Amino acid sequence: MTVGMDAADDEASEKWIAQVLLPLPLPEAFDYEAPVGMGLKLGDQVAAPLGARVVRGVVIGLRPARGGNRPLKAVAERLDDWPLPPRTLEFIQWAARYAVDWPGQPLAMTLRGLRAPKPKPERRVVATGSTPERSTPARIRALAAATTPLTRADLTRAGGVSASVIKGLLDDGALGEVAISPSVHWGAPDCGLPGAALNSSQVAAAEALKVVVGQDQFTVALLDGVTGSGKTEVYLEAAAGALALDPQAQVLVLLPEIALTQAVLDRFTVRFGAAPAQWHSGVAPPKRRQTWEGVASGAARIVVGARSALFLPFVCLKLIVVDEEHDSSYKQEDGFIYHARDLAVARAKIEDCAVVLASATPSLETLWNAQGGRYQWLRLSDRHGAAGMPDISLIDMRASPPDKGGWLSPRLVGAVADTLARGEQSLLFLNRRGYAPLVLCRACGERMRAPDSDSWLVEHRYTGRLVCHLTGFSMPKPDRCPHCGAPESLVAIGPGVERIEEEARRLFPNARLAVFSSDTASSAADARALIDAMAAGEFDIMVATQAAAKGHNFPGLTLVGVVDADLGLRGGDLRAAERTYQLLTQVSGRAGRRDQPGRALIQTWAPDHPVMQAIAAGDRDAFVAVEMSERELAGLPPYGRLAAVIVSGPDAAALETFVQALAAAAPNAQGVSVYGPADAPLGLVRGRRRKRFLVRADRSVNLQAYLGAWRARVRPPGAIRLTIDVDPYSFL
DNA sequence: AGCACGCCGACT
DNA sequence: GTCGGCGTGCTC
Repeated sequence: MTVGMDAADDEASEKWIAQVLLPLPLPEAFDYEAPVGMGLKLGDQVAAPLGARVVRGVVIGLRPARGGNRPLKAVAERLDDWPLPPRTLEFIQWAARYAVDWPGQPLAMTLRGLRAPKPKPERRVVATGSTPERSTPARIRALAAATTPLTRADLTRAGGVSASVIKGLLDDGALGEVAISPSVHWGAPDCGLPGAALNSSQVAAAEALKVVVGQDQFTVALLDGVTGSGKTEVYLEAAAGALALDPQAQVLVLLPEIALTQAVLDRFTVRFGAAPAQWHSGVAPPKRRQTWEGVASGAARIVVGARSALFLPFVCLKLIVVDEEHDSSYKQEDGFIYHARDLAVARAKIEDCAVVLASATPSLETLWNAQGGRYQWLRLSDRHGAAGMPDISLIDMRASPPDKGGWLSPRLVGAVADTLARGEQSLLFLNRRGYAPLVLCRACGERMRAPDSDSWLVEHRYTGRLVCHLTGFSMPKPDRCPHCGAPESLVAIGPGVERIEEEARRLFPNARLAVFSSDTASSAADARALIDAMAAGEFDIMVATQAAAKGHNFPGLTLVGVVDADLGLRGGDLRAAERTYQLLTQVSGRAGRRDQPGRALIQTWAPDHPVMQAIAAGDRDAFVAVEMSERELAGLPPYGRLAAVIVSGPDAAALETFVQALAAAAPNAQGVSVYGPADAPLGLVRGRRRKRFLVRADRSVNLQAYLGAWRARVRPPGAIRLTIDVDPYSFL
C-alpha cells in the first residue's frame, strides 16, 4: 500500500493503524498499531495480541493514526504465510454481509486450511566450495554429488559413502547445512492433451462454454442435461479453455459430496495429465495446508472439492464449476450459514470470471435466472451412450396396496421377480435409514424420543439400538417401556431400508441382497466397495437410501422401485415438491444405463399430485411451470426472498421473554412480512428450546439490511443465541 | 473462539 | 475450609 504523504512529513514517527480481521465471531476488524518497519500490507497474515493470548489475523485495512486515539496494542508479528489476495478479502467481507454474520466467520473458513503447523524445514547438506584439508576418493565422490542440497541420507546413497564421511566434510567446512522448506510439486495441467470423444450435443455445449470462458469476465452458465448426458466431459473442456487463458489460471470444481470426488479427480487427471488438488473434510490437516499454500501461491491450478473449497485464497481464478448445483448439501446449516452455489456466483462476480452450474434437475432459482436470460442456458439433450430414459410409471397404492405387514405392492414385487428371473438387478429406494422411524409402546402410547430432544428415535435392528438421527444419541433397545414399564410392548412403526430388506429377503429368499445407507457404508471406501460389487453384478437386489441416488453407474440395473415416493412431500416445507422431483428423477435415472432399457416403478398414495404426474410423464418443464406459478402466487423464492431467524436457549421462560421483545423490535418495512414466533418444528434439541421467525421479502427489498437493522435493536441475554439463516433450505 | 472471572457442590 | 464445575462476558 502506497501512501500519498508529503515527503516533508516526519515519516519515521508517523504511526499507522492496521485493521486486523480475526477469525472469530466479532462484529468488526480490530485496530492495532502497525509497528514501524514491519512493512505490513493489505492481506498480510499477522499474529495479534487478544486478551491474554495471541491469535492469527489478516490485515484488511491500513490508515494513519490520528491523534487522541486510545492506546492500541501492536501487531506482534508478521506471519510467514501467504497473504490473502485482495479479491479473496473482498469475497470474505461480501459473504459476511450476505449471511448477516460477522466477517470473522467466513475468514475462519478461509483460514481453516492452516490449522496444521508449517512443515519443519528439511535439513540438507551442500558443497560450500571450499576444499577439505585432506582429500580421499570417498570425500571427492561425496562432494561431487553434493552440488545441489540433499538430505544426508540421499547424499550417502548418491555418493556411495558412509555417514562418517559426510560428518567429516561438515566438520571441515567443505559441506554446509541449509534448511529447505519442503515444497509440494503441483503438476502443471497440460491443455494440449486430447479431450474425450463428444457427441454432437456435448460438442455444441462445450464450444459455447469455451466462448463464455474465453471472454474472461463474469458470466453464469447453466449446463442442463439429463443423467448420463455427459456433463463432466463438457465442463472438462470449459476447464481446458480457462486454463489456456493464462499460465496462472486456476479452476475450482465444487462437488456435493466426497464420494463423487475420486471419479471426477480421475477424469481431470486423465484429461490434463496431472492430478488436481482436492479439498474436503476427509483430507488430513497437513495435506490441507499444502493444498492451501498451493492455491495461495498459484501453483495448484485445479482444485476439486466440497463446498468449503469456495473459501480458498485463489490468486487467479478463471472458472468455477458447481456440479449437481441443485444438491441440498451445498447448504451449510451450522456455524457460518451459506449456500455454496449462491456464494460461487458471488465469488465469480468478484473474481470477474465464469461460473458453470451443472445439473440434470436444476433448482428453481437457477432455472428462473436462466429463463430470465441472466444465465446462459446450455442444454444437453441426448443421453450419452445407447439407452434411452427409463420407462417411469406410478403405482397407485390405494388400488394396489401391499400385503398386511409389508410395504411393497404386488406390482412392484412382480416386477422384481421378473427382473430377477432375467438375471438383471433391481434397486429398491427408500430415503430412510434404519429399521423403523418410530418406536412406540403398545400399552401406554409413549413414543421413544432422545433425551432433551423432540425427535423420534429410529430403530436400527442390525445394531439393536435406538438412534437419534439429529443428535447422534443412541441407546440399546430396552425390553420394557421406559415410561409405563410394560414388558415386550415396544413396536416398530413404519419402514426403513432395513425393514424393506427383511421383506425382500422373505419374498425372494434366493436373491443376493445388499443394503446401502450411511450405516452400511459409513466410509467412502465402504461405499466404493459396495458400489463396485453392485456394478460387478454381485447383488440381485439393492435396498438403498439416497446415498445410492447419484453418480453411480450400475450396468446390470434395469429396475428401480421407489418404496415411498410421498415421503419427501410430507412436512410441508417450501422445497418439498422440488426436492422430491429431483430425488425421484435422479433415482429413476439409475435404471438401464447401458443398452438395456430400464424402468422405474414409483409407489405413491397421491398419484394425482403434480409432482408424481410430472415424473411419470418425464415432463420436467410441466413440473417447473406448476411449481413456479405456485411460488409466484405466494411470493416465495425465486419470486421473493426468505430468511429464518432462529432463537434458542436452555430456559423456556427466558426464551419466551426474549422472543416477545424480538417480535416487538421487528422493523416495519414495505414489502416485508414477519411470521412468528413459532416453535421450530423440532422445538427441543440437545436441551435447548428453539423458536423461529420467518421473514418473507419482495425481491426489491434489501433483506440483509432489514435483518441487520432488526438484530441491532436487540441484545440476546445470557445463554440465548440468535441465528440468521438467509435463504433457508431446512425448516427444522 | 478461547480464556478469565465468578459464584455453588464434593473433597484433601 | 478449599478445588473446580461451567455460565457469562470480553477481547482492539
